[in-house]
Amino acid sequence: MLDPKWIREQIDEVRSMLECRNMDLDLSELSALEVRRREILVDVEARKARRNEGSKTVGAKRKAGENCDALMEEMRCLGEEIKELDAELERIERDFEAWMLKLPNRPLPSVPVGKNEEDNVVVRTWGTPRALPFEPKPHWEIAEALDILDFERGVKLAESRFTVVKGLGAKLARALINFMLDLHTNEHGFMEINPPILVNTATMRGTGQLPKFAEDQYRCANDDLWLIPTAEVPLTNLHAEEILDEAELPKHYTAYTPCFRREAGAAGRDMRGMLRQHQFDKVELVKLCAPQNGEAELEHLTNCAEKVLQLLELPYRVMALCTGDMGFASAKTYDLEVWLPYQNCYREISSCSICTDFQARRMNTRYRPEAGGRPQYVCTLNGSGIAIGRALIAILENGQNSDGSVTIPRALRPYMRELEAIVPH
RNA sequence: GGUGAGGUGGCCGAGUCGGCUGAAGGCACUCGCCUGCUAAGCGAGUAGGGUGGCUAAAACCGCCCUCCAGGGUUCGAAUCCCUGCCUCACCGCCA
Repeated sequence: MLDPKWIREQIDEVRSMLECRNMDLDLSELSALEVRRREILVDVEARKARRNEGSKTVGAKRKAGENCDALMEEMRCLGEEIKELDAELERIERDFEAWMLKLPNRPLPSVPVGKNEEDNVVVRTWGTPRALPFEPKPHWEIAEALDILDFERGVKLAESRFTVVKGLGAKLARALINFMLDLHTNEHGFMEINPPILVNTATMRGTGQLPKFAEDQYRCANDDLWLIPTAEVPLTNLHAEEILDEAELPKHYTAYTPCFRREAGAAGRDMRGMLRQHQFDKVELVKLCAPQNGEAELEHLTNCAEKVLQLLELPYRVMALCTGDMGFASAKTYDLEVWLPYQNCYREISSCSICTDFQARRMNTRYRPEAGGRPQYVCTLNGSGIAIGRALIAILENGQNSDGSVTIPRALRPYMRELEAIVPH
């Protein structure tokens, strides 16, 4: 959620912000609501003040044994007026709130301005793709030959975009999870969390999945619960409705969870293989910090995610997303893109974002500054650290050998009984 | 799922037949005093949000709202009524 004061005072800046995000919205209704809201508020509060005063007088007069029927009647009428105005105010505030929840976050000045992914900027590249002396195979062919992914049975059990992972594939996925969690908790100072993966509507609203992106979510209609699309949702919301001490910040959380996405807008995209699934595993990184440290924390968070790819010896590059390509809640995003030999290009494997106070406003997560003064909204950050399924794909494709085997990255071998490669039967 | 009890400030806890209780008392914390140091003692202070005035902005002053949430009764509700949520206990079921 944006600062209502900013909307009130700098509506033109809001307009140009929306424009750089490719959003065309008429904000005149929003401005009108804000003006009307304050008119009614001032009016109704004045009436309430009079009623409070009058009621006090009634109490005093009664105690003194005086008659006060007239005053009571007057207060009763006043009460009815207040009731009507309150109802009007509630309608306006509901509309205003609905508007506010639909507006995206404001990009930081350092974000490149652009229309779509073509305007994203390469920040740095790490590693060199292996020169394969043979035609690289896609991960689905490698995996089926090794009997570690079963696409048909995934569809049988659920529907398309579900996959069964088995044997050494499942063990490799589990190794990836443990390797990443160990790295982030032992080396990067994150606290491991095992959160609910069904959350309520308020929690989904807190991080920005609702109300605008309901179509992308799985929900349990009977229970007002939603399957999380990312552990960002429960982790970031851990401190919803709380006021933290500045000394407690920054908070670093990591979690492994399954994630669920309906992929509503992705019909036909990446249908082969395991790149885009309705259910996938991910290790997530989340930070809450004071706003002045936000951008530095984003660099650190991104580095933590990069470290995973470096230790897995997977070539990647870091992209700064442009204004037109960023997510709804983000003020600045770095995508990590891993090299995929068969596709002969880099594909997204992690997305690291700073959400400034956008989510904190929705969640009402604040901190008490050490210097004193009023509580301030925290700054929230999140990043994949990293997606398990896509890491598995990257390992299969980058580690493939001419004999059909796949070399296991050294960092994972302690988690695989020192197995060096998965070989076909 | 059933029955019973309960949800008050950072924590504990009081709130009488509805009004002077945004909330007694205690603890904790902050500042000051006192003390050779510590402890004790003394004094003062310590919720959040909204909005109006003043202001460059604050500070400051006023008003409104908040005693789990939402509704109701009333001139007036922490206090009465209804609904929901949550917590605890027992029963049922269960990985």
